Amino acid sequence: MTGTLLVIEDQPDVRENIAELLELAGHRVLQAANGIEGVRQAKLHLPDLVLCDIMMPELDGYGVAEVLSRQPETSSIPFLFLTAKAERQDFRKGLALGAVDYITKPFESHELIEAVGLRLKQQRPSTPAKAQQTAWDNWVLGLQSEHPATLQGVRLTPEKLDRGRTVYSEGEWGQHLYFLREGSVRLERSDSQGKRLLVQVVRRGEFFGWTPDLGAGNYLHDASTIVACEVLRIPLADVRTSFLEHPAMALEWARRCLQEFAAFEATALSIAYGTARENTARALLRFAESGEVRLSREDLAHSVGMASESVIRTLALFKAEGLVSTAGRTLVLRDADGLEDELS
Amino acid sequence: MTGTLLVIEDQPDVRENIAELLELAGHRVLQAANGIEGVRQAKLHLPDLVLCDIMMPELDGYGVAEVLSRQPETSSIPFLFLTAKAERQDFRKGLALGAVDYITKPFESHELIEAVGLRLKQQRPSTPAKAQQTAWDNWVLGLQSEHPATLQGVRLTPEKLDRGRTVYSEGEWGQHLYFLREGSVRLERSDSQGKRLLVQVVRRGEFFGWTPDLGAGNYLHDASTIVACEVLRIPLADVRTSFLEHPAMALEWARRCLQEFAAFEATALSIAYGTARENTARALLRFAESGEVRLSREDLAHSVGMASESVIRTLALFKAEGLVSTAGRTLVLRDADGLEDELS
DNA sequence: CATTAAATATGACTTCAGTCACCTTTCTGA
DNA sequence: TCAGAAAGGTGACTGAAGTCATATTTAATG
Repeated sequence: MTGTLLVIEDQPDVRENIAELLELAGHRVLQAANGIEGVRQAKLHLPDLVLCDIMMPELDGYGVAEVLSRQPETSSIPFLFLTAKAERQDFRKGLALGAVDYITKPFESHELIEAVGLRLKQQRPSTPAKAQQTAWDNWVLGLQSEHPATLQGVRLTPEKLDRGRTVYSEGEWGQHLYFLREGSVRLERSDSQGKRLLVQVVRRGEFFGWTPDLGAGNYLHDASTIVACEVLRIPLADVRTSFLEHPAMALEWARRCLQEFAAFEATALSIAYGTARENTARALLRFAESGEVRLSREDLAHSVGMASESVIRTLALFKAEGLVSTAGRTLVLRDADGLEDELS
Repeated sequence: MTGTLLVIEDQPDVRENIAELLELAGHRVLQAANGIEGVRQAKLHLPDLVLCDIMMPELDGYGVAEVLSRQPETSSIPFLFLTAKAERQDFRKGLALGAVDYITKPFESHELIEAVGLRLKQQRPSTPAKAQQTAWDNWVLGLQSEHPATLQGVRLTPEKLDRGRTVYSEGEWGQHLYFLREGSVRLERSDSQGKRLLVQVVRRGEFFGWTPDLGAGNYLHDASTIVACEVLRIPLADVRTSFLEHPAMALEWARRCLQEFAAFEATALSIAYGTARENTARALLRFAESGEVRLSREDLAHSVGMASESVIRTLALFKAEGLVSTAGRTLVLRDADGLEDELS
């Protein structure tokens, strides 16, 4: 399958090279030497696919994608970014812009041709498995509502828990899946010295207490309430039955767990190599809700594997620099962009 | 539902207390004051459930479980360990012994009664979803065999990759799921400074290249070959079709991903708080194959977030202490138990 | 509202592991 | 088989973050 392609790349030799390759593969190729020219050409010719370098003077690749995605006629054109490995760090920036893929330089010619062919042939699935999500959302809405729906004929009664209560402990045999109607819950792992790593903060409307076996199994974390909570305890047997009857729900569930974990890997990376400033900034951004962080310094420290004194010290610096301020024990983010910069 | 229970606990007052509670709940309760007495009683009366303290002089809880699990007539009796939070660190030791659960001291009386009732009523599912696993194993066997089966009518041809090749990069749009027929592949994340965290080493017979969406999505890792490899590139469209036709396979797949992640969380915990000795020992044990580790010092370092010099220094200590030795660049574990002790 | 416990904050000291520089061994492939 | 590259190894130095002690602030409780 062939189509019209637009190559935006500031280095003439690279651009020519790519264009030649793709013409050989039977595509019609337009060229642009910079971002602004690229936007103009894209609007004029409405190509089937845009190949675009990221690092360009004036308007960079992300800029081009942003401009084009804002205009209805060009917003559905898929993007393929050409990027060196070192620039890939902020690829999430690109993903947020929509129909965007990456190909990493240096690439083999056949890789490029394959990637382009594939992108032309297979329109990127807009939202994977929308039906799954809808069924899921309906379930959550039901559980969150004033009179929660029954599951498998069993009526679920909300349960109130004080602040600081242990809901379950690592290694216990899981008997329930929990749905958090109100409050927040920390999920932690602890090692033999009693050091703790806060893996996740569960918010209202989310589930916790899952195990790898999609239901039954030994809990992986210690779960304890951060504030007073209201939870539903859903017998795992019922959950399993429900998942077997509605496999799409099970898949959606798995998807959510995996996404949670993927985010955790990023945290682990920063724990491994990050400085106190970086880690503290990351923790603040991660747990901020409308500009405020209500976790204790200790919880913050546990989320990035630091000593609470070190977090407090770093917070003192941030305060002095005007990045955050305190209102009682609550932390208020004064300059979220400044904190983002700390992550560099 | 009531039954015959055996309570093994060395502290008389605690034991009496538990026994009284459970008798009130209608169970028949046997008591034993130590591990050896407990084993004797268990063999004699074949209780429906054993409640057992872990920390006991002479024969501890794990010892009791091990002894009983070795004898056919007692091997199917479920265990419920009574354990203080601090002792829970090595709960995996217990899980390996089979039908074992935990209840954490201090516990409320109703928790104990509930847990016992539940254990009696609901025999622990022996192996969850055996059918899933079988289907999965058959698939893997097919892919591993000399002439790999077709998937969705498409014939998959094995592909050879040199050592050190990048298979895909973080952020790229996933077009294939990979099956590793031969060799090993590292999955890494890297941050903006180029620091890398080795998340997983893929071995022969395993898949890599998955994304949270059970198929399509942007790759989460950099994948590169550690040695020369042979892989199958399976188009994701076909995988998705296959999973939709056989949901059990999809669930098994999710289960494996989640288990992988759960293990990674434990690593993250040690990265956060572990010393160089601990982390190095952990990396060695994690990547040993029949007593040998063939990863580069740099890969080892990246797996625990250390500088390679630090790993090398620690290895020098381990060598001096007779814990490991080198054969060329290969590390040989001389004293695996000694290394285990480092994790304490 | 007073009392007390818990959380937050700061100071002083210490240590472990990272960095950089340089050397040695092991592999690889011409 | 030998040269050169890549990986492994060691030394000296440094600094960031942990620990412990203690003071101060905040919030919970009767």
